[in-house]
Amino acid sequence: MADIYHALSAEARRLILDELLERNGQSLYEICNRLIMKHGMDLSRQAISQHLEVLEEAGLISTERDGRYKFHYINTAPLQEIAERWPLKGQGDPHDDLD
Amino acid sequence: MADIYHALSAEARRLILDELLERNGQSLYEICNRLIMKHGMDLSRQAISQHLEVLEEAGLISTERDGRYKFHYINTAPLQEIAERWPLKGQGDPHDDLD
DNA sequence: TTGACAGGCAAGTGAATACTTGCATATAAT
DNA sequence: ATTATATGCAAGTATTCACTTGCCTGTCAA
Repeated sequence: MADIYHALSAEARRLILDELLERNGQSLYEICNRLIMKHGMDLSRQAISQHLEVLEEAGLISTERDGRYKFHYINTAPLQEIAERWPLKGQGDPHDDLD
Repeated sequence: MADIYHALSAEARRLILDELLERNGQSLYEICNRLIMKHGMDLSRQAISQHLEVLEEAGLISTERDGRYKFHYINTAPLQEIAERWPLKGQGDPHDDLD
């Protein structure tokens, strides 16, 4: 499983995650249209397809094929690693060590 | 303020954050030594200095000059944006919408 | 004040990667 | 069957970015 940090490093990929959070299970074409319409992204279909590959390798989305469509589902679970690795100090979690 | 996602995209920068979490307020030289000793990183002082710049621009570390030393302090607060932007579903927060 | 130590600046190099272009495959509709 | 739709593959380009090298500035100690 590739690294989630690299996956998050491109704005296009972050916007894709945003879109899937707003409406889960979109196809490649739907995602393309929404990115272009809502954010004025001037990206080819292939570019977005490659971004989806990166996100899938990082475990941040899963896919499901149905005929000629391929649907994409967000999975935020891998992001938990970030919060665990560098915990937010003194912000509500009583288990945190306060300096 | 530059973006935290780019800041996290390099393993060296993530290791620096780990080191500061273990021992806060280190100087550039201390960080260099610990990265080389503990992780076998073969990086020049300048390379690490540039990583520290990126982390500072992202607000993930702050610095304090004292004479010829410059001390580095971790600040995990900006990471909260990640958890808020793509919340973990169905994992303890009762406000989450469950599909 | 001389030398060692801690750090900064800036230009250059090489590798990673985002994006494109062109063609191919598979499914669905007419 | 033919055509349109939805996606996949692969090679090429161009830009970003990590890292190095060489030199410079500032601080402290002898």
